Amino acid sequence: MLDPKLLRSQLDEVAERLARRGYTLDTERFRALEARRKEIQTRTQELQSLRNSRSKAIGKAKAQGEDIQPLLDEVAELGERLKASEQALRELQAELDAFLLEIPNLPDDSVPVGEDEEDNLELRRWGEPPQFDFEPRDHVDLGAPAGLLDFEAAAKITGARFAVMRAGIARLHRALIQFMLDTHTREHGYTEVYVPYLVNRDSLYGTGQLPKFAEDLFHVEGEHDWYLIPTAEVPVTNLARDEILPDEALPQRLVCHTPCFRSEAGSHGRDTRGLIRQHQFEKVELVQFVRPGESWDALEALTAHAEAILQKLELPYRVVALCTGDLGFSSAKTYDLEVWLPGQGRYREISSCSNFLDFQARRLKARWRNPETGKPELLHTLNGSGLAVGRTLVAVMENHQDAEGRIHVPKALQPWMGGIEVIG
RNA sequence: GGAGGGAUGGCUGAGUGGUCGAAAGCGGCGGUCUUGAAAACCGUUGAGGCGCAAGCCUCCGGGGGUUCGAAUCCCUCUCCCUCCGCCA
Repeated sequence: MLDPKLLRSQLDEVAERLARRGYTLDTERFRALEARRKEIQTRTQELQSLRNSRSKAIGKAKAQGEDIQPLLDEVAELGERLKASEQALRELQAELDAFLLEIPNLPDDSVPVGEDEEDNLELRRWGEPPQFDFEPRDHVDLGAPAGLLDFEAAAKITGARFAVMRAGIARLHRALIQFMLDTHTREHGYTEVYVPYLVNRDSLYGTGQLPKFAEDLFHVEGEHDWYLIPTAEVPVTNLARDEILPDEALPQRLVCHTPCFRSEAGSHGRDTRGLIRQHQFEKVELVQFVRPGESWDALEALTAHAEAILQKLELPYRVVALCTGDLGFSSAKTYDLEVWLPGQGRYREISSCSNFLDFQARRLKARWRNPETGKPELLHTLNGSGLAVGRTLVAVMENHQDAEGRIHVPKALQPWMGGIEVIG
């Protein structure tokens, strides 16, 4: 959520910056809501003040044994007016809150202006796409024939967009998770956390999945109002919800492996082949809570931590700055890491690293105590994939294949593979 | 699943329907003392909103109700704890 004070004081500037990301802010509506809010709030508070002072007077008079009936008559219809006014204020505030919750974050000034992913800005490349003296296969052709990847079995058990893995590929998949967790904890200073995979509504509001993106989520039926997590970002970032962290506790670097569940409601017909877009996939997520002054440096560091995984796995990739039109709802700036996939002959997103500034923190009431002022202030949140495991598996298979269709395990990963160097 | 007990400021924990936004302790901050530190002592210290300010308003798990007035009474929901049962 944006700072309501900012909207009140610099509405036109805010509207201009939101327009860059293709969002039209209804400034007239906001002005109208604000004007009414101010009026009703003032009136309500006057009535409350009057009630408070009258009630105190009654208490005092009663204590001194005076006749309180005249005073009671005086406030006779005050209660009704106050109740009506409070009700009106509540309704208007709800309307205003709903309006504010729909507004995306302001793009940082360094974000390239553009409409869609075509306008994203490539910042750098690492590694060379491998040259094969044979026609490289995609991961489905590499895994499916031997049953190492089995989409038919998954379709029978559940449906489309699920996968079954077996033997060496299942092992490789698990090794990637352990490798990522160990690298981030041992080399990048992250603390590993384990969290619930089902979350309540408050958590989804906190990180911004609700109210706007309910259709992307799986909602669990039953007595509890729970949702399957679409990313570890939700439970992990919500660790800071309603907290006031001491200065010493910052910055916090958290790494978490979870499965992720996405309905993919709007993506029928896209990426229907293979592991690229699944309803269930594993991801190792990096989350940071930092002091407000530190978040831009933290974004660069976090992105480098995700890149380190690709480098160790010898996977060619490029770093892209998302343009204003492609930016996620809560993000002020996002770097995507795109890995080279020989099977598709192009770079595909494998990690998305974002600085949310105080946008999530405001919804979450995630704060720290600033030692300079002694007061609680909003902290900054960041996250990034480090990495999406399913897509990393695809990348390893396709980039490290040989003419016989076998997969060569990258050196850095071998300690996690129990001696297996070649799969297939 | 059955029975009971709870939810109060950064933390622990008092609280009779009427100066209670809330005792006390801890912690934090400032000071006295000290070469310095500790101890002791003194002072200070909840969060949020509106307003240029003075100030006003809200908040004692969430929601609703009773009342001139609710942390305190009633209803409801959520969460936590203890015991029993079941269970990976």
